[in-house]
Amino acid sequence: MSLLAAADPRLARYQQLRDAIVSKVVEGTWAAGDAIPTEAELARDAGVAVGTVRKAVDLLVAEGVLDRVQGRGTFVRRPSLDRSLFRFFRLSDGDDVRSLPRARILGRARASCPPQAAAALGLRPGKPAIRLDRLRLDGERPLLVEEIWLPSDRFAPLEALALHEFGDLLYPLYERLCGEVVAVADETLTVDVADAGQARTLGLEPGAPVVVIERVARGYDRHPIEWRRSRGPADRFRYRVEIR
Amino acid sequence: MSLLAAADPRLARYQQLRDAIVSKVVEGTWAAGDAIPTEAELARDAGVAVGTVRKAVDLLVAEGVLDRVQGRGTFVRRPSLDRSLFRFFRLSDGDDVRSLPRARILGRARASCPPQAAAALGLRPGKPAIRLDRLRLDGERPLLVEEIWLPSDRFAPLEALALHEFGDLLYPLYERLCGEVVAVADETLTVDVADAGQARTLGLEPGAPVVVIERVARGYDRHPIEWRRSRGPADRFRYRVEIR
DNA sequence: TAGTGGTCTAGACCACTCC
DNA sequence: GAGTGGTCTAGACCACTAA
Repeated sequence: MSLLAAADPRLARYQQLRDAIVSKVVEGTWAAGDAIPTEAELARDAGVAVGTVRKAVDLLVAEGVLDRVQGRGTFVRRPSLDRSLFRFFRLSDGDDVRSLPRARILGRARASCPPQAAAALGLRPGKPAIRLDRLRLDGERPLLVEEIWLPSDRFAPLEALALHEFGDLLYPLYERLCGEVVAVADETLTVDVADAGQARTLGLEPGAPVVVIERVARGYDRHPIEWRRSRGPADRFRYRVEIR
Repeated sequence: MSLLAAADPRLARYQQLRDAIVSKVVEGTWAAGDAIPTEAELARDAGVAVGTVRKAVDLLVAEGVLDRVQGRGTFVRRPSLDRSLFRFFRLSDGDDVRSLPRARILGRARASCPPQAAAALGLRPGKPAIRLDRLRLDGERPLLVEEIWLPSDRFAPLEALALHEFGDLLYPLYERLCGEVVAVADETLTVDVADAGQARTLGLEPGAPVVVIERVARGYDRHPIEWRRSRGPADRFRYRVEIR
């Protein structure tokens, strides 16, 4: 019953329930990887029929927030966006090696946030923020050079961490050290040419085409967490879509 | 009742009904833009409950085959893939002009089908097929140069058509003259550099980066209809996705 | 064997569109 | 007012998982 206490009563019940479940996930009551209560329990707690619970859960499965497993239960999906960037790039030149690329932090600084990142993060332009420069490697070959901006108030723990302790994945670090969980991301792809510095880092000729991916990473409640711009060699880029 | 006569009885009923509705759309009994029977009628004809009909229709709405309109009915969605290519490209340099690009057919020939197109179309490589060369223009500026391959048996009517009669959109032509309805398409995006001929057609320097879009267009039942490869200036390319 | 989600039913009432 | 899809209920039985 109390499950829907804070929900907007003008919405359909299944929508109210959807929002209530998202809240539980956002506040961490139900954490990534955990099973949520059974459909019968949710129905009792929310004071609705099981069919209505099913519709709310259907929505969240479609949104990628929950996973259902027949006979076992319904689980909060563990997001793995760090991997998914690489659906844009051929790794190891067509090998089916699905190994995770390595990452190296090239630099960390507190600097004045550029306008585009500030707008995406909801900061005032020029306000200080944390900047990370990062290189991602496929074996020995440079694959992506990344410029990452984070709001300094919520990511202070990262400033105390030694660069070699960052590891290959950032989002698990955000979650463990700063309590920020990345659930979705908006990306914009464009094509540019490499400047001298980027060319050197990526092992390309200056002026070689590069694919640019600008990403705003967001939490379950869609608040912006991180802005980044990644560049990689255009000749290794490949992206598949189905359109309707 | 007869609605599910040809369906696979091992599937769940809502899946059988989904397939049956797709069949009606494929065979043209229910054409694009038409309303399909009401949920109550479908339930009666299929011998299932209305809730089961709703689930089947939910699926097809999610797949983009049907549109529901509250109070009016459920309609076969009119696909407009010809437009959707342009979500990849900025038109008129950031203007919000949503005008449809013009198209000009540069050439038509019956030629031996290249391996990649043949594989996509399910033809034997080297078998004769129809090739169209086409230029798409944003106002006066060349936007895309396209190489299009069609199976000659099903597209014979296009060989009799004067080039200036093709108009700006091909898919309505396929439907009207050849009875082929394009419902979905698989696309692969890569980046290449323009060769001399492409550069001339697009008004670029040879060696300038271009975005390459390879598309297999398919019918409601997923059978391949057309293969095409489009190239456009990389500096006008922009693509947005949300990932999870 | 007990508990989970997956499928299905047969109703009910509501909100919207069109005549 | 008649007909449409939208929401919701309260059950039923099945398929799968784990102990």
